[in-house]
Amino acid sequence: MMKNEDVMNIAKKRGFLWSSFEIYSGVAGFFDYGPLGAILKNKIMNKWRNFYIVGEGFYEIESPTIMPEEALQASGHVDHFNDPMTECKECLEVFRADHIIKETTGEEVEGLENQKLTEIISAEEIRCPRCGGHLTHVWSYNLMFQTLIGAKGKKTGYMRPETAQGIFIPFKRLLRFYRGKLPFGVVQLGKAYRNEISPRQGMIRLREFTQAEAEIFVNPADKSHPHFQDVADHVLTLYPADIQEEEGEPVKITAKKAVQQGVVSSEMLTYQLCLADKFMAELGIPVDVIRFRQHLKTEMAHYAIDCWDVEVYTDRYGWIEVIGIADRTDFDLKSHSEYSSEDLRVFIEYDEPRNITKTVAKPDMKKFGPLFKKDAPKIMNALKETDPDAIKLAFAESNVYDLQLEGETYQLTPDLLSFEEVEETVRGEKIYPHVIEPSYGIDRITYSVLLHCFKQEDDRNILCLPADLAPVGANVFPLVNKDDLVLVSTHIRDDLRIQGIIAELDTSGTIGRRYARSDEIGTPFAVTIDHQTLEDKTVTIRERDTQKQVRLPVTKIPDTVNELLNKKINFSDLEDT
RNA sequence: GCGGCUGUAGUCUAGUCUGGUUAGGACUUGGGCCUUCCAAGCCUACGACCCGGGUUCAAAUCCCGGCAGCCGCACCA
Repeated sequence: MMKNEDVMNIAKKRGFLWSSFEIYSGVAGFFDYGPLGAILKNKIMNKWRNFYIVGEGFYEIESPTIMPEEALQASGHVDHFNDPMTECKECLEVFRADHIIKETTGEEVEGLENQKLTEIISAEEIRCPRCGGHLTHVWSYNLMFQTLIGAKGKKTGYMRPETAQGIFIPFKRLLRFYRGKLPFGVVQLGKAYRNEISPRQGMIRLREFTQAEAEIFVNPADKSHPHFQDVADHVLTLYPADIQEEEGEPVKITAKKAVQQGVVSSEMLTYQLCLADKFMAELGIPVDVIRFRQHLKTEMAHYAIDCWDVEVYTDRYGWIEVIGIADRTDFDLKSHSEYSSEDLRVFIEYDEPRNITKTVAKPDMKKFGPLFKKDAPKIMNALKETDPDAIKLAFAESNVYDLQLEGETYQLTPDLLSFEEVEETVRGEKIYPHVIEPSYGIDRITYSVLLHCFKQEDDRNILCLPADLAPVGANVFPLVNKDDLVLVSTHIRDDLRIQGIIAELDTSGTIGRRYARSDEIGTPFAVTIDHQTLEDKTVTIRERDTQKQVRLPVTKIPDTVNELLNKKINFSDLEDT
């Protein structure tokens, strides 16, 4: 029995996860988080916020999940987030049209239009590779869910395929919020949608999933990190592209060396790898099932210059990507800039202003004005944009420079212009920031946490969740179901809730059964009320992982449990006192 | 999207081939008894034939279609 099966069975049984729309047979690629699953997922997301918003000083925004077509045209998703498909009329097999052409003709046809691909298929008489049947015309299978915006349904919209775009689009506002200075980071947590053809990998390939993404905008000339020293000695398990090609093993290396040896392309990117590593560790996922795999050149998206996937090992699916950390360069901002005609650049001030001397062509207005009359102002404007050296060169060759402007040609002659050397002070320049993007798949991470926190000892199922992630903080049990013990238990349960702890009372079955249920949902602590409680007002508190028990006064229970859950104290500290 | 296999309570399963009593059992769960620390025992209750059509006097059972799951193929910016 695979661990995957045990975990998924328990997740279903105990209300963590189940497939959606079950009473209508379900739909592949959709999952519900049940009562405990929803808390777990939220706790993971809040820990993530704690890392990136509190720890790194990034702020969170929330943008719509439905996006207009233009925005996704700019991002490249309308044109490139789809696959050209063709179907065999005989055996009904479906193929990637570009792949099938490449196989038979050897020609690279990626990016060609469907019409063109259809023509190639008929011109080259390409047939179904399986049965030799005729192929249909090529259509695009776009992985985005399409919808219509508004009652008249004139405007095409799509469910967003990633949360990142929602950060790039209001970039000007965000830059203003951060008062114009790089670097800064913005995060977004939310749903994203991809209409996968045939998802069959449970929680691993979902059609609707939750991302937590940070977009960190940096000066391309400075990809250092101010706190890199804090992570310099952090050891990462890296699996660089060249070692993958040689079919070698991942290497353990400090962050500092990874940067020095150029294994990872920048300090900023390396810092992000370390941050992700620390995050995964706090989720209770052991180091030996985590590795950082660099994208091969062939699999890297066209806009990225370096990309590392954080992978977690699973018995069912092998190594799965749970986080992608990429240097997206200036691709997105540049593209949105072009499509929207908004200037999405950032002004970078030089350390010291630079004095530049340059030649300018200065018109002699006494002759210039009368000659060109009302056209004179716009010609002067055009002159400022023209390279003076080009004019000089034209004068040297033919004594005339033809200035093309709005379809007209204006002849400039040497007597109209004089050339002057001008000193100018330049204080900085406008650049497109580069984007470093850690992108977390929260559902896959939640799955990984359940998978790797699950343990079986003898006949015990234990979900060894870190105390601060456990959905239920503490369970309260009367040792036996006597009215007076149950009454005290109820009060203790209520006192825990007043402390803000999710606490449950369980009076069903025997004490052993209650502990077993408690362990299976990962509740870290259980408080048991027995006969001695009635005599001296003490109760026992039991730790899930060790099954050890310590006796404490009832009055200390809420504070103690709180400190245990927040990891301010360890259970062993209680044993010593 | 294609092919093969599969679909009975929350879970595991008997029954399906060969149509015919009230669809049987175990575990789980709820209630009760008992019980003073890790799924004990006893009593009791709840709970299922994936959906739709067809054949038939009669369908969990046979036939067709759909949906879902598993395996293989394909797909995965």
